[in-house]
Amino acid sequence: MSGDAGPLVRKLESIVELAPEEREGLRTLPLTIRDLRPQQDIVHEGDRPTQSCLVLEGFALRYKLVGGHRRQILAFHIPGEIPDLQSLHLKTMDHSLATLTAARIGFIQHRALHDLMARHPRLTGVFWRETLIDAAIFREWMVGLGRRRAPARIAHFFCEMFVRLDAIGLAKDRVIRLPVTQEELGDALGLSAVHTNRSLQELRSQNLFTFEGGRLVINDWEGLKRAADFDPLYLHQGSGGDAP
Amino acid sequence: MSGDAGPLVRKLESIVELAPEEREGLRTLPLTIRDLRPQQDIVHEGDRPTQSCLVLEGFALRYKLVGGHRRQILAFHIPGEIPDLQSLHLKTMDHSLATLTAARIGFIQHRALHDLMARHPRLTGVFWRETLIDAAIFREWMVGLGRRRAPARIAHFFCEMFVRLDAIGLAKDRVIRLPVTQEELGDALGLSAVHTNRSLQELRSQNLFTFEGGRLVINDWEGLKRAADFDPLYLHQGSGGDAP
DNA sequence: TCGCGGACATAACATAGGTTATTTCGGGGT
DNA sequence: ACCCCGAAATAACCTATGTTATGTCCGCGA
Repeated sequence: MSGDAGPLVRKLESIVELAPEEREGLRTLPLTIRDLRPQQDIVHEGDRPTQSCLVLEGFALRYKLVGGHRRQILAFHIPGEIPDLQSLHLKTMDHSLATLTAARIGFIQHRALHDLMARHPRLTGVFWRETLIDAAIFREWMVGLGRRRAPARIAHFFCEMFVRLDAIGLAKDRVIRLPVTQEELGDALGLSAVHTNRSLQELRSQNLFTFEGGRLVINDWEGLKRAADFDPLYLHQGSGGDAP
Repeated sequence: MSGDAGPLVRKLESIVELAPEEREGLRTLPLTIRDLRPQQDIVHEGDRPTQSCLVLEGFALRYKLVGGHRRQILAFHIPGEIPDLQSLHLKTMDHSLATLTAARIGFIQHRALHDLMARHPRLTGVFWRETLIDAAIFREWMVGLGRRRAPARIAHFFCEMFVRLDAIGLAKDRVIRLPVTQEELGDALGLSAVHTNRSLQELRSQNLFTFEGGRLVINDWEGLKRAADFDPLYLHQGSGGDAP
């Protein structure tokens, strides 16, 4: 089954301009599409994949297990992103990739990506840059994990997801879909589920946002940014990517 | 002033084989060399550099400040590495780069790197890969910061530095130079200096290593790996990069 | 309609880790 | 030989966060 890489083009164009033939090359990338269920593993630590995954709809996440049961979520991925683009140059997966929600995923053979970049050398830089932004987000998360207290970590995460989803047109007014349980939130932010809940209560009392039923509504963007100590520079979205 | 990029070649060849003309291209990269003192800033968050830095001798580190005084160290860099290679595609620095020790640094214009990669397309993949390994290390640190307790975090850091330095021939028998104060260690691992000291004591009582005067001596590699829950896969050093 | 399970909430308690302060040690300069 | 100063060590105390346990709410399937 083959399909349309539209979300990828939209994502890349949210940062750089593409030439028509580059856009065409991206759109006609040979994709194998699969609809996956929530919480389903896609690639596992230790695998040696020959293809990369493009998120077309829904959310994906990357994680690593430690000591068998403790989980650290490393990243959340939104439509248009290629979570394991790195496997293009790192043969063995050092972490796992899974769906968060039900999701439509497009699989692209590495060969197809290499061919595309050979035909359009400028796209090499564009993809490389995507992996560098990925790394920039890791760095910011490191700062949170190492040096921010729980409430600020949560607030920061909310800011980040809002800006990223807004950039690809998935924020409606001040609302985003953010179907993350408190346990998943804790696994991403290095917190226990209980403490995640506590910190969420604390934040709630400040009326900065509403977070329920997998929806995040921003009530006070400036206040939330302040609580989070959030500066969107690290997302490298040209404009400054601020908004609501 | 111009100089020799030998350490870069050695570093890259610790992972991939290079063709003679690629090696030659790397070695003749136009370098401006400067000798810097310890703890000296090289590039600062917000800068828009037109060059990248190659560590020739000594150690460098990347860090981010939060709330003005709290510091999170993001990475340590050893000879042959290019800590801010990412600035090739991300125009604005989202963190700062500084020396840890006295260091000899080679500055390379982005233009020179782009030219080199245009002449030797395979080198693009090699450099890209370096930035991907960088990101893999960030991920592993995230796991430590989020899910490992202080002693394991320290042990893990020691394992990592040993393996990395060993790969470029800077481990002598079971000894590496690791000129990091306890405060710097804490800033890297998300700990206070006091707790870093406490955890170090705890580890010391297990006789896994000796760490003093900026030297780390491994007494029990298997035991240290166990305490750290260390698996070198994430360093992507082909062989497995294990040793002592 | 009932009953079940997942997500959320809350309470009581345990502990890893942070803070502040003081002391010791050791090397480099005068 | 003496002084200084940065790094390390240690102690007392505080707090953020983890753990275990239990209860509530609500949507969904039988």
